[in-house]
Amino acid sequence: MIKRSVISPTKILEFESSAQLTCRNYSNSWNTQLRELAKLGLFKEGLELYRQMLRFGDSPNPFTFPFALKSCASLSIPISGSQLHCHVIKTGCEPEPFVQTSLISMYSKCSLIDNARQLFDESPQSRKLAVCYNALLAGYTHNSQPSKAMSLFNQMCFSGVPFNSITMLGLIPACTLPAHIRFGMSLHGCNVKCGLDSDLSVVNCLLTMYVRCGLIDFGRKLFDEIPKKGLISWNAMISGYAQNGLASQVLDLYGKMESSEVEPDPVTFVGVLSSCAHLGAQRIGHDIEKRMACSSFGVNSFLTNALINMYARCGNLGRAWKLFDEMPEKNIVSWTAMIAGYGMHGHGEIALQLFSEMKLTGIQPDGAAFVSVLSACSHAGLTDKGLEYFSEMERKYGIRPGPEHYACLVDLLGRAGRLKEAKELIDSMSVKPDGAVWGALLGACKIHGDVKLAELAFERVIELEPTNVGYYVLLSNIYSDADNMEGVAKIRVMMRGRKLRKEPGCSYVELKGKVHLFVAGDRNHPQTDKIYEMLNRLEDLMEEMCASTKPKTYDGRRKKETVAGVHSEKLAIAFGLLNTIAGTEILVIKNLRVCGDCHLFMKLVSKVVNREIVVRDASRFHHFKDGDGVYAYTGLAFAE
DNA sequence: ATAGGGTTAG
Repeated sequence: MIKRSVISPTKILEFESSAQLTCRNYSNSWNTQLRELAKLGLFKEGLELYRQMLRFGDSPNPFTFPFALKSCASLSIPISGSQLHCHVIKTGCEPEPFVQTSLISMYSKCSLIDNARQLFDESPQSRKLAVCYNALLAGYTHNSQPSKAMSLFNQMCFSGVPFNSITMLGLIPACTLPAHIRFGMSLHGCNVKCGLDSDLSVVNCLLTMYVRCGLIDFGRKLFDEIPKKGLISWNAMISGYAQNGLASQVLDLYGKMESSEVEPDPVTFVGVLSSCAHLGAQRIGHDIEKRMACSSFGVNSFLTNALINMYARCGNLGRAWKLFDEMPEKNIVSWTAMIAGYGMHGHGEIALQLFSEMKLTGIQPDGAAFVSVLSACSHAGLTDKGLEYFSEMERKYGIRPGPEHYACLVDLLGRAGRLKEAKELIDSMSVKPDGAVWGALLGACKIHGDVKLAELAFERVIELEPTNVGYYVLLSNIYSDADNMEGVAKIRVMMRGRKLRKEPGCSYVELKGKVHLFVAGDRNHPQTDKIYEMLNRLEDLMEEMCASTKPKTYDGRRKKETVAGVHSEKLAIAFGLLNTIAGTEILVIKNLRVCGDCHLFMKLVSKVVNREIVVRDASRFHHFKDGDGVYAYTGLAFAE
């Protein structure tokens, strides 16, 4: 032990100042390390380093807190955040404006928005800088309080605090609701006036706002006007198309991106894979998977789930299962993608088995998981099981059923012929039924030939979706099935009056990574002659085969083609048969429902060529193979 | 040295 008396007062002074200096130096090196960790996104490690610093007996200084608080914010740990708030007060760092802002941001990101507001209100007017407003604004936006974000922006303008591009980045996403899009558009105008629209981040943000609101053309216009598009611009546009179901636009844009100098990243691939899933473009999806393997970034759960979803929806359940099985941490999205995949392909029992396994691993099902479970029940004809799950959903998990769940349930009851119950269910709904709900009822009326109920469902559905041509066609076909030609004519007049035209249905087949698209009567494909030749041969074979049956089961080409000519599904199948060898699967996708006549055609083709044929349409997969029974179908094509 | 922000799956 050092005797104090040996050290002179000057020595003590020297010692103390050097100690202080050391302490400050320590603080600096702690801060440097903290900054490095934060930069690398290693927030857990950063927080651990902060604790180590305290154990070491070093005191944090004002420069320490922003990093430590940012770590709490990123990890969303309000307890550590509040502790840090105490340290801020103890060390007297509270008045520092940047510490204040860090605190506001931390509370916002930990969902303690009211604490953030309190801090903001307590700080004097002179210290409420733009950054403070920015942090709180973004907080309101991320805590789903868009109106508060907007009124804070008004307060900011009123107080004369100048806003900047970062204000916009926090505020614009608050306008991503139909109710607020007007405000968003006025912000767009405001940005143009202030010249903030030259900031790429702001434009990306506006672009995202438009596409998320479904104003996809606005978004595309903005995108096209960007002189130097960044990775995020591409991603926002690709994801926007993907979220709006415009899958072929996604592939188109991805192709353009590949020939630009911007390299795609995982976010790009997630959007592209989701579109491959919608298109059934498994080969393109597989190419993306290979392309990802040679990229520098690693796989993440978003990517793996997107791959699982793509393979599952394309019918490659084996590959989907392998990826799923090898996933170290499966989340609810992984499980839901598998459940939906099995459900779509008629393996309802496996889908339900997966659902109970998921619950056993401790994952709580959410609304989307129940949609996949209910639709699996509907596709597999497990009516009562579906009803059980529906009641379990609210009773056991407290999930309020949305219109999407009711639509599944109406479909479930409707397919089973329980139309009266389906109608009663709609009448008892706690939320307003949407087009899909009434549309499901209308579809069920088609299967079971209930004209009266169909008329009611039609009336409701076109109130909600007056321009959805599919519903007009559906009712017209119901009338046609009932030999009510007056009804058919009535619908045609109605459609003409409203200037509605049936979009041509198209079918596509994917071959060697390229999508081949056909519309009815198509003659644009380079192999057109061979395709029609193949169709003729098939029809001859079928006629030969069916000649002996009484009554004749097929009188194909002379009957029931579309106005434009041969059905698109038939062209796609003929193309597929021409270009693939025996044993390979042909998957045809149709953007509308497969028409009834084509069901019979497919079944017979699969018999004469002795191959399984899979057609996916707007509502489900259809597997055609020899020996299958009768199909219940609903056709969307006009019965001519 | 220090604070605020934009793109992703079922």
